Amino acid sequence: MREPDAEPCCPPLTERPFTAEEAERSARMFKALGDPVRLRLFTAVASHEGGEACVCDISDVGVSQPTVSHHLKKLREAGLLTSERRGTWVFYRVEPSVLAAMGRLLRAPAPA
Amino acid sequence: MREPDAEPCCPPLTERPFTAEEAERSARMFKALGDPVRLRLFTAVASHEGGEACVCDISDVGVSQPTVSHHLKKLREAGLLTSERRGTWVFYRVEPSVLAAMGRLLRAPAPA
DNA sequence: CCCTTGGTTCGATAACTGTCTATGTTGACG
DNA sequence: CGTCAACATAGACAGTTATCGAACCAAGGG
Repeated sequence: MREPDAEPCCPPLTERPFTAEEAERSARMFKALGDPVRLRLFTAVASHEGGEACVCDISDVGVSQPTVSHHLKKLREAGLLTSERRGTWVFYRVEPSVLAAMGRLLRAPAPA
Repeated sequence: MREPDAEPCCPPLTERPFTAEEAERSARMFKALGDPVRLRLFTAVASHEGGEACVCDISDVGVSQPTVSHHLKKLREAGLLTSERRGTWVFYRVEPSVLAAMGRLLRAPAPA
């Protein structure tokens, strides 16, 4: 009843070869995290108190402020973060289903 | 006693903001998997019988042979795959420590 | 109102990346 | 040797991306 994007997406990486479509979908997530600046922003949001952070809390990653905004947009477009304006500030939080999906992707096979 | 690269690398994504160096290292892995073709190649190797596959087993991903070779090289350089020549064929297998490292990265926090 | 502060959007640019064709290289087999 | 099959490397090119400064938009105070 939610968004159609809430599906499990893909089996574990080690289960079987991905189809083109599965690969396309999963690659988007990996690609979004495949940049050092974005990874720092993501971990900053994910580990911030209350599960959310305003941009001003996490902007200290060594690039200009427009660049921070650009990367946050990419993370939003990849479905990893959501944003909400509250008064003067904009708060970002991790999309909850995402970590579950990634965990599923990396679930190890039978350990022997 | 093994390679110095066998370190845990990084804490879970949700534990604390990554340092620049941690982000750099982890992003390399994510970036390598952030391409649909590479993801198909990786899953094909990871799921192949015996834990390894010759290039000829996995080359059917819709791009030319040199392109396959190029992507396999990227996966090797990222430390995700290793290769070994045996006679005419070259076999690729998943670097075992990698899945463990990725699993650690995505370990969920306390679920409440 | 105007100004300040927090963020986003725009436009430009340099760097990187995925893809191809063409060419090498390596090993097996007559 | 010569040839063939399996992969890799080299070089070229188009498309994408990370970055910046400048301009813009939104919300609160004076």
